[in-house]
Amino acid sequence: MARKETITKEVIFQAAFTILQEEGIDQVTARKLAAKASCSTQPIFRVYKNMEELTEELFEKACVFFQDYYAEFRRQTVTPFVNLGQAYIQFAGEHKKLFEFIFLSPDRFGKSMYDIINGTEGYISREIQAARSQGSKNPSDLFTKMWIFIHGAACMTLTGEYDLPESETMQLLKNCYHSFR
Amino acid sequence: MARKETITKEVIFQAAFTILQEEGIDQVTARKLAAKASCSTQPIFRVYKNMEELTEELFEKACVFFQDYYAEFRRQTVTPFVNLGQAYIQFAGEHKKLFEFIFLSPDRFGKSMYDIINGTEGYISREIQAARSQGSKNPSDLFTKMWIFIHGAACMTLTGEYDLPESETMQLLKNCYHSFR
DNA sequence: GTAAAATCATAACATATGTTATACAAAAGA
DNA sequence: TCTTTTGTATAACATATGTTATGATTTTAC
Repeated sequence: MARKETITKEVIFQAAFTILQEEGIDQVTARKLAAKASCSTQPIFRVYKNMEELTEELFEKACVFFQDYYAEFRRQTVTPFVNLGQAYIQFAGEHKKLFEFIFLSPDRFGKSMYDIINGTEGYISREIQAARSQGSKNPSDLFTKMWIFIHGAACMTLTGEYDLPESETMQLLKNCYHSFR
Repeated sequence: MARKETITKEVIFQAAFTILQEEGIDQVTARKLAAKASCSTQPIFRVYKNMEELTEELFEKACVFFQDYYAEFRRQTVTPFVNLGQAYIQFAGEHKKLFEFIFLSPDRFGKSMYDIINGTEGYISREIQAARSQGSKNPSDLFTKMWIFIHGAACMTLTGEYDLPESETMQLLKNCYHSFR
């Protein structure tokens, strides 16, 4: 009864996500996306109401992408916040455009930074719990301080002002933790 | 022999700087600038070769603007880095678009963050010297740590994730300093 | 095989932007 | 006053972008 769809939503979305990763959200334009997906601009607007809707889906995906990144990230350390911090900093370095999009946009589609990092798995809550079980009196406050530091390192990574090997970052964060507790 | 100039470079530049402050560098466009300066786009290109040249001058001015901001910023504290950090964080909150332009752009026209903050007055060097005279063994390292923290707070200020009154920021930075030393 | 319906490409419309061509306006020397 | 020179406005050109109108293509029910 009708023509078969050849350019699926998945194809379009994947192309968009690739552009997002490589060039940033500003470069996810209808025509560039069409070129990446080897089609015209029409299929985009069949699948998405407008570019804004696509942007929102990209944001959701980027958040999950970060959470998956962290889930895969395992280093040998028992100090709370250190793993999470390392992942965050390394993510900023390896996925600059995603980091910018997720963590430096003024508008995060209503989600706070903490919501994003915490995710469905409660990654932050777990770390705070770990700090508590290690005898921290005020683990939330400790997290706040640690996170300001971690976010600072990540943002400096973006602009190339922070660039240390994993082992040194780990040591730095450990020191930081012990300084703050 | 020739018509008198009515739209001076100063008028154009000032209009551009106002747009930069209020809406960010992306919104400093030829037409918007012309409207702000109440003229056509022609005088802009008489005075500036192109928009890129204007952007570069805006950047230079923004750096000086920050340095002047810090020069004016005096709070009662003897702990090194605390005044500078407070100024930096408060600047991020009060001049978001300038902060973004200066400290979060990937391209800073060749200037490093440290160059900008240090300025002609050596603001960073002074603080490091102060830390040294207060008995710090490794004041450079101390500065690095403090600055990562300060930059983190400033970047979180941008997105509204950090928002403390001056007195609390001061206390936080003091604590931070004593934790790190 | 034809008609209906959905998919897609082409091309257009509308707006935004950097930049430039043209012509008008004004100042000053002749 | 006229001419020259320079500043300015108008309007254009070129490109980029979101979005939509049009029509061609393809699939499937009949």
